[in-house]
Amino acid sequence: MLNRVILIGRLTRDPELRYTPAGVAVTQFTLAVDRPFTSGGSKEREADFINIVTWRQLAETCANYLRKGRLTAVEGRIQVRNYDNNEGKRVYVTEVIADNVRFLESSGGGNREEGGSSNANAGGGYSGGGSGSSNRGGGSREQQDPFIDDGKPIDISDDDLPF
Amino acid sequence: MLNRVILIGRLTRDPELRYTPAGVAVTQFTLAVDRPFTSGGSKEREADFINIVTWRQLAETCANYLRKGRLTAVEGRIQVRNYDNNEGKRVYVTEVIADNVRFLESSGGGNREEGGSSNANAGGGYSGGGSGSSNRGGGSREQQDPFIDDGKPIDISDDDLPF
Amino acid sequence: MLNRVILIGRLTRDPELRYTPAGVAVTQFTLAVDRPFTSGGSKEREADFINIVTWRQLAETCANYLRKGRLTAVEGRIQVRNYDNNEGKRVYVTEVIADNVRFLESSGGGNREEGGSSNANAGGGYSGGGSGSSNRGGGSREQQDPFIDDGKPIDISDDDLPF
Amino acid sequence: MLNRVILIGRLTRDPELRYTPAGVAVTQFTLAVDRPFTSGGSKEREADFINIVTWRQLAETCANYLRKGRLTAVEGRIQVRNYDNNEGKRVYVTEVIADNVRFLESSGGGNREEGGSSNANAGGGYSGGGSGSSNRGGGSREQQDPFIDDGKPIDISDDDLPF
DNA sequence: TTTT
DNA sequence: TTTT
Repeated sequence: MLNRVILIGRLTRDPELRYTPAGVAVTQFTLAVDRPFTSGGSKEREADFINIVTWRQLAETCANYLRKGRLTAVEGRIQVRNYDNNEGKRVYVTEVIADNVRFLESSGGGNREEGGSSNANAGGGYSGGGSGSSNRGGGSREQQDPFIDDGKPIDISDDDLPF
Repeated sequence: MLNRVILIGRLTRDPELRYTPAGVAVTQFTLAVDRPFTSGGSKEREADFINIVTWRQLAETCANYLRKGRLTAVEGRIQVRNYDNNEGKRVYVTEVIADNVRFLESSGGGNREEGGSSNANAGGGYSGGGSGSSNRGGGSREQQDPFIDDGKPIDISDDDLPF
Repeated sequence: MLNRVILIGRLTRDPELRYTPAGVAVTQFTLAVDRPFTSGGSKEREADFINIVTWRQLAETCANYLRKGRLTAVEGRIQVRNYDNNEGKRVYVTEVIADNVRFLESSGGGNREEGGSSNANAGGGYSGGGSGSSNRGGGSREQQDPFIDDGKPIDISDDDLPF
Repeated sequence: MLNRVILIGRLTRDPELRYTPAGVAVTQFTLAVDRPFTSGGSKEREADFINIVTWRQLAETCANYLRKGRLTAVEGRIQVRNYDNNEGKRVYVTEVIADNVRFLESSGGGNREEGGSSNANAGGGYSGGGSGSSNRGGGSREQQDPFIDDGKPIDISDDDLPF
């Protein structure tokens, strides 16, 4: 009914851009999101490592501008996929399907003249066409792992894709 | 850069549907959002009364299905408008521009057969066309109060509108 | 750095209340969160099934008042735990650690006299003591699965717990 | 029932730290939050200017570390206060009561060795004591403008305060 | 393994 | 398998 996530963290490595058999861009990366300090007094700073998936134009923008270590804000929704692995066992994968990504550190290392921060949205406004908040990140075919069938060009039409 | 609000509360009265001079639907209502219990022990339950604005298709859906007292979830962004009032004084108005509204109580009074809860999004997906999460609720012309110039048909084109 | 999730959905089954060896209450349940309608036109309504964990007082309140099928709002943060399963393989588990749960349907089936909706927060204010938004749901010991070592009373002190 | 806001923007000026007659710290600042690009094609970048209020320890931390222009993330809830102004007219003020503020730019101008970003929470964990997510930012006395009765030491006890 |  |  309602499913919204907002995260700020740092990329654990460079983003990975891939394409579905139908040619749709998908970028994945992991955000390290530091937990609040705990009273337990553990020495190491703890973090949650959260997988982020972006599609289409936003995927390409993320692949172009995000790099390992960059501070980044992500807005999206939680998605739980499942697939059967090679031993026939069902595996559950939880990801955040992002529809809004903010680059909180400029590429040059944070100096003001570069602007400091930039934006990227799922969709792309009027000229980009077609994208709707009503179907941000949805799409039935996502149930399959787009990376499982990599190289095996099964039939995915653009209509099946999330936005 | 990032501006997201999620509220659950009850309508203080029936929603009001109006149209801009260009014929675009706008619906306004107020949500009473109860505050968490306080330690201060005040007798009356306190609430914040928050003005909600919806546009276009979502405005019409809200006008059709929401009623005074209904429990409702709203997702959107904070907008601060200002205009000069009749004494020439600048007035600031803070509203939540909703792009997602969830009806948490069915019209019939909560019985299960009616389904219990329903949804409405800004935009409306592919067939609805045109709406994008990248410009949810944006639009420069909103700076003017759409209700100030009511009846005075100044020129607002659909292109100026938020989504 | 920042990690916030808000969900509205229905419980797929009754919540499960358990206790850690140190006697701290933990309640788990799964929310079925319907996805927005897709253009793909699949017949079945799709949903994400998201695991929710609550601790302490909130755990007991959820166990007492939530039931299968109830419409419920959850606010919290994403946590990714991992543990080594019985085959020595590392397993990753993603959950939402809730610090705020809203019961959107009264137990009696939704009639108004019962109040319609109720609230429960992590902590419990001044008299409840000790709980802080700065450490909502944190805690290093959570890294282990509290249900894995069930019945094996290893040493967990209350100080290790999230809030 | 549920009231959550997350914003990322820049301070329009240095934060202002004041104290209530009872000696409780309150800091106010304004965030300029850029709107998403619009199709309307207005030349100037539009922003919403949103008033933020923080209390107690978080107020002091914000006053110490935030400065005009800094990119900042704020998490909190919308509050609508009202008071009667000097002409006897009721004035409504909408603010975000923050319980979590993230400093996304280090004071030194963004260089990496300074760490890049820091955190501040309402409350302050176990040793800080007493803070609870159940009463984040609540409190009946806030209904009066804390700055209206400045210098007029009326009786406000710490117990009346939001967290 | 899933809710309405 | 993790970022600063």
